[in-house]
Amino acid sequence: MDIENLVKEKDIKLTTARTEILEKLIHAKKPLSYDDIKKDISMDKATFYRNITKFEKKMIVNSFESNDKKRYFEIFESPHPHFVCVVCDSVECIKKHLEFKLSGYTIENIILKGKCKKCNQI
Amino acid sequence: MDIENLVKEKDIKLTTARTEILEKLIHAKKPLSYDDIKKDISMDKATFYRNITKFEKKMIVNSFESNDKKRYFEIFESPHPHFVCVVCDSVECIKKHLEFKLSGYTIENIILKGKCKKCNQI
DNA sequence: ACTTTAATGCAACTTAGTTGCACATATAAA
DNA sequence: TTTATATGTGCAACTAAGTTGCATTAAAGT
Ligand SMILES: [Mn+2]
Ligand SMILES: [Mn+2]
Ligand SMILES: [Zn+2]
Ligand SMILES: [Zn+2]
Repeated sequence: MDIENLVKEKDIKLTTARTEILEKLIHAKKPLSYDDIKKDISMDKATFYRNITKFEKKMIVNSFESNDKKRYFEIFESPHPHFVCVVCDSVECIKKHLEFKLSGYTIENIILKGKCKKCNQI
Repeated sequence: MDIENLVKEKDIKLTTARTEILEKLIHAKKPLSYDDIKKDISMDKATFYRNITKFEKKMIVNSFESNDKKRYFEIFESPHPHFVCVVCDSVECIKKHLEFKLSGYTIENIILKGKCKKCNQI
């Protein structure tokens, strides 16, 4: 997965700031918050948030709200659930498919909260 | 369900402020945020949050973070999922049981985000 | 080069929730 | 009934994630 491909046909200018954000997210193993990312990028936080908002509109990035009042971002892939640990606040993608139906509702996002593997062993 | 019963054996003093909060939550049909509740209670918000934190520790109340950066509170019952509408920001309890297993993880809370029945009809 | 449009940095702002502190209330001991 | 100790409350100041207004800069299109 490369950046050129991500923004192709999305009608978006590839500035230095945007490249920095996408570069970081592409290589991340987990969804990241602005706080996780800020040390590695050079732009102002206003620029970060304005760009990430644009990425979300263009379906390049998606995000969800965690337990710790922070928003977590990842490169948009096929929708999958996320796990948030209430002990250590870590966030993980759950690749296992979870089937879920609720008639009348459209489910776009599933967030599971609880204790992660690591915190369960303690 | 009455308040006496809720706080029984929980080692908690039943002050006016606390009664007001529990009274409101007991009669609510959905989880409520501080914002939802504040017009009906007379205490300062510091008191509200300090008490609700105590209720959570004593397992009288539980809460979850919604989409709109607000925390939603309800009287603690047997754990069940919640649905948050990304369009109208409404919050609902899902009484239907959803079976879910992830080995190694303890799932304490499930939050589904998407479009509610009402917003799907529009 | 000139015009138009979008992107950026900075500072000020917003808002849910938290904290320090003085005062009030309750319970327990003397 | 007084005194001590602990707990609860209101108020104001604070925190922290995210947003917004505005002046400046960098792109693109002509
Ligand atoms: Mn993910
Ligand atoms: Mn519920
Ligand atoms: Zn954990
Ligand atoms: Zn809705």
